[in-house]
Amino acid sequence: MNKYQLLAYVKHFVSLDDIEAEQFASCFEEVKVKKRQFIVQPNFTNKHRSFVVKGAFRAYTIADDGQDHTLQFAIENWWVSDFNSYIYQHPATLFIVALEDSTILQIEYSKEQELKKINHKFETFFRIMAEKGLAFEHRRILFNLTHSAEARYENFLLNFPNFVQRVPQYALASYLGMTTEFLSRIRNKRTKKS
Amino acid sequence: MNKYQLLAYVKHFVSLDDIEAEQFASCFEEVKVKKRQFIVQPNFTNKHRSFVVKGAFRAYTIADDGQDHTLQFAIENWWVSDFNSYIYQHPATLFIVALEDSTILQIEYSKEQELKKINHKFETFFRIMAEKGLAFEHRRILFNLTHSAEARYENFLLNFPNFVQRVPQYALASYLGMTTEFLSRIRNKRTKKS
DNA sequence: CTTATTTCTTAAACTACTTCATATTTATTG
DNA sequence: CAATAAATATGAAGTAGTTTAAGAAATAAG
Repeated sequence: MNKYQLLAYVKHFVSLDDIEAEQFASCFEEVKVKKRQFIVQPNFTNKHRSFVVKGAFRAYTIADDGQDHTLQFAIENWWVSDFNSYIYQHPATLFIVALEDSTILQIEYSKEQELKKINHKFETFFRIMAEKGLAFEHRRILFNLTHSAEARYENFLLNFPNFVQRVPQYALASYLGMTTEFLSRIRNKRTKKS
Repeated sequence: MNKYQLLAYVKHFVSLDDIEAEQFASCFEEVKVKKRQFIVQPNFTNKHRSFVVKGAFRAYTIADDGQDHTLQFAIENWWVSDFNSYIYQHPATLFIVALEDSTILQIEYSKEQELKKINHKFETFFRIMAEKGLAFEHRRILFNLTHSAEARYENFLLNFPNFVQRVPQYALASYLGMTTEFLSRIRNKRTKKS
């Protein structure tokens, strides 16, 4: 199993010696996931945190009116989970589905707890992950509160150009808080302009 | 200075002996803040993380069109900061203002880094804070994506009844992503019903 | 306790975005 | 490579929430 990608990522935030690196990596299992396959489903507890080695995922919920709403996308070097389900180990509310044939590295909840216990550095790593995630979501919430549908799309294009090509339009629309029809119009207007 | 409240809070998440507790608490400074006074302002780096001992705060931004949008409220036993400014130590984009005469305990950025370095438990504590915050914002984003203005207000009433009385309506409206006029209508409709 | 300031209310006109319905294009499968 | 399904596009009608404006109520300040 190739864990260099994960370790390269981790070493960007904490420095690990060879023994620590091996210890960390050995807690992960490689899993191949086919397009349209689910790795998390509502009512089942999300037992793993997943690091995307290759591929793309979408985390979403289905509202009472039947429409879906996307909380998160993940491609190479992103983490994905139903975070509320994972950290509290209670039933998930999200679906997480592969948008492409993918490879992920998964760590089980109890193994992560162990890692964090045995080595301060591992604790630091997961602290940094959570802080970056929280800072990201703060920026997202503020941007959503302060901008129109069109501005939200423009901003996404600017910040995540590589996601745009790999994510279906209806999913992106639901991430940005608009209908797929409205996003279609925004895109159409844009291409006519340029 | 009375730090029992902070320590009681911290001990809810990590167990500290007397020495550790003293070490942790000694990094905080008590600050009194008058109503309408700012503890964070745009363009100045947010140098402290603040624990609310008594009082209430509001973190918000002013959009290009001049309207304000609230990211967060904080009352007793909540933390408040411009989190992006604090963790990356770059200029803030938020205003944080006292909604009442308040008392807070502030820790400076560099002291927090030191605490996290010297004792695994302190690292764990801040990791848990970040994780809880991230899980909270995930729930918020999902709820906002999936519910109408009225449902968002009802949900806030249900989850944070104690905030509602202490927060001006225009601020609550801007937190929930609607105008104060519209929230006024929602409230009026509700009181007529019951 | 009077005046000034801030916050909340109400109503009417407006608009950004949704809904619905159907056509078109792109992707998937036997 | 047909045939079927899934995703996107487009127009017309509808609506949730905004905007503007003006008055009423509450709070703060002299």
